[in-house]
Amino acid sequence: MAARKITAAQAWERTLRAVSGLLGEFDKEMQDDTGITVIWYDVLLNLRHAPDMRLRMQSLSDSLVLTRSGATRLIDRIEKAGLVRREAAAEDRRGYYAILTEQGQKVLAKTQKNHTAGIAKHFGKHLSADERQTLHSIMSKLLPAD
Amino acid sequence: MAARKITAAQAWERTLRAVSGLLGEFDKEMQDDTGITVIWYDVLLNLRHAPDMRLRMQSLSDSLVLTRSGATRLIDRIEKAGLVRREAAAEDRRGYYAILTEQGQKVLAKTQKNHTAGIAKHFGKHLSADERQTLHSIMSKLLPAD
DNA sequence: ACGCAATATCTGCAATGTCAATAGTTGTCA
DNA sequence: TGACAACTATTGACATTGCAGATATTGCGT
Repeated sequence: MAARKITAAQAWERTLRAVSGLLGEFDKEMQDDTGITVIWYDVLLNLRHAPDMRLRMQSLSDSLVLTRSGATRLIDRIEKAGLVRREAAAEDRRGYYAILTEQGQKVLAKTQKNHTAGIAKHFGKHLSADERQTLHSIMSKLLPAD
Repeated sequence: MAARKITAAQAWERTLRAVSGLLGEFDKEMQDDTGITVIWYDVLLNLRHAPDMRLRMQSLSDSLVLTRSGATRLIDRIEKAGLVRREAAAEDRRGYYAILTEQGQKVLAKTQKNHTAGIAKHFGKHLSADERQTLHSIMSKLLPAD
């Protein structure tokens, strides 16, 4: 371990390349497996963890790092595929909920299983338990708003 | 530091969110500062480091982090902005070089200065020298092809 | 030299995302 | 109450990216 001094810019660049590469890998595998993208997966997962498996468009777009209009169109497509459905908010008639459907839950379950295996293979496998821990801790510090 | 057991999936998810958030932040700042995106910056930086500040379209699109294809049109736009120019390859008439222009060098220099400061502020500042080192080492292991 | 597969780049089309403007709803404050 | 600002979600116009196919060039094998 030579460990020459690494600048912040170097560490960031390497991080960006590695994450970008992995993400592309995961996205490809997921599309081959179940036909959905990582973004769809993220939507379904967010809904799965929400109370009643439903979220306002607003919160959804926030947690997805998408603009509101982007979220509208994304949900349009996922709805057309039958994995979520919309429902008007009873307490605020301006708003809508996106709700995970039965089929969405099924697709999510299968995808999640495959994806977890993919993460183990391309990511977890290369790290010791200690490194995994450290990485999680570092990234927690870097989260924009927490 | 409670340090409960962290699964690979949890570490990956947190990494993805942190990196995605930071990238968005950097992109926004860069556009406000000098009007170019992180992708353009990546192009200019790659050219800057190449011999004679020129690269074949092929190698350029390979080394880009974010988009592997669409290089043709990306270079179209950057060329229109005057930051690079194309030149037919003398030794292989199928090919073209993208070459960094004077103006491109100027824009890059200014952007790089700002961006390095941004990295220090949003990224480096939150990490100890040790953590920076560790992160670099971890990410090196995760690079797809090295 | 000739034929043909491989290579380098570009273009058409569809998919996806952003920004600005729109429509409908809510809440506040005089 | 009634006017108006603020908020939620969608839509239209436009930019960017990916994939498949087109075009031009190279070079290998015979």
